Amino acid sequence: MQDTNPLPPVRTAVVLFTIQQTLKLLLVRGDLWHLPTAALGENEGLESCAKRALAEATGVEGVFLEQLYTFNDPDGAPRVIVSYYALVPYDRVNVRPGSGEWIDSAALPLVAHGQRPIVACACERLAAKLEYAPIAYQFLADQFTLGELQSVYEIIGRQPLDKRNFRRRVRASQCLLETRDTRRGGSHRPAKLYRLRDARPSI
Amino acid sequence: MQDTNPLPPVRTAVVLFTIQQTLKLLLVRGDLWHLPTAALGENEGLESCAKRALAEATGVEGVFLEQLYTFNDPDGAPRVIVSYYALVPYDRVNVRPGSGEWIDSAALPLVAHGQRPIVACACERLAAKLEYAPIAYQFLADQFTLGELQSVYEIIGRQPLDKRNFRRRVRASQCLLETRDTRRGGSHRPAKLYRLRDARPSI
DNA sequence: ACAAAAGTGTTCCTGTTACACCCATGT
DNA sequence: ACATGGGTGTAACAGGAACACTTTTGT
Repeated sequence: MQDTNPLPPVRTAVVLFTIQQTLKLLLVRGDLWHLPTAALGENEGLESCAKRALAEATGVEGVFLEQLYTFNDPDGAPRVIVSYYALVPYDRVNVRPGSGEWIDSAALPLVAHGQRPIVACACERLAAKLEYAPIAYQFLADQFTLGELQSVYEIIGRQPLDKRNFRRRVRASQCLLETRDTRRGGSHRPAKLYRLRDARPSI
Repeated sequence: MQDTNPLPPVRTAVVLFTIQQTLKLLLVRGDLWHLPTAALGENEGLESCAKRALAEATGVEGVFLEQLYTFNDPDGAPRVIVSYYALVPYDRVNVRPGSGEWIDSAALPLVAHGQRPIVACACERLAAKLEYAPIAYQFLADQFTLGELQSVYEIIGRQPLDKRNFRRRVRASQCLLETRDTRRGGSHRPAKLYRLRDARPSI
């Protein structure tokens, strides 16, 4: 019975970003590639719905989601897609091979009808927000080096940054706590590890 | 027949701002005060729906709307309210006495269930966006004086600004064209009138 | 010894702030 | 004549950009 179970009028879609050499986002393979989505259920808020979409597609939980924009569903029906985006460290997600894959944001495949603008909107917002909000940390593990942090900015901003100016700026922001630990990662001096001062916005 | 016409799952709400001594927004008197809303119809985009909400409540047309945020409907049902905001010059709107009224944003009455956060969100966004986007002009007529423009900033930012610095900043932004006209408005020197360089974003 | 990333200060320049007086008009 | 808002420049300051070398490790 199509009539009693029509396409649901409100769905959420999630653009999940990570950084692994480059900025990547998670797409699910179907007829075409598409974003994880879910239909808004009874007694469910939009944000939980988006979290569910993400969990069902990837198993990722405890991520900080931010609402992006609400789009018309591409056909004329009175339906909408409420989009969210989220940032995760690469190694925090176990992508189940059948379900989702990390795709380089600079080389996107053909994506389901109407979802291209969602992805574009998410990329723009991410780059814009990085400039004024401390969100880069969400790409990193609990402890991280300043070099790692700097590459996040360089990858998303698509330009190299001056190391000394970058470090000064970060120090001035007072977001970071220096830990006692260091990380040795190759044939060079070990790097101090830092963590975010106030508990991370994730979870 | 309630069942064939249940509460629609997607509605839009519009927060219409103006400036008249203070920052005001348009509310409609019902059981409680509420924002203009409309249900998303067949073959109708979200933005047209919001424009319709506004037109039905106030007769205002040709306004530039920007999407704000999408809220859960306050009961548990899978419905959402997609909110928009817009800015208009005070004298451009003829509020029909029965339908809507301009309410000082600093002294809001009790507002319909679930709409308080929408209004709060709109006020925040307006103040934030004023800092980095040329939207103050939307409160003003086609031609305006620098004094008028400055009061818009002062009213929304809630602090007085230095006249010379303000004018320098505006000049540097190159958004304005000086006209030949002046406006004489009281017992003082007449003010030069300016207009926005590129056609205003409204309409 | 060498390669590779970590770490560290100073100078210059640009943009922002603070500030006081004359001008044109209406009453 | 006086009250009112319109109009103008300069000096101090702060924040951002450019820039090179030493340190510690692995091989």
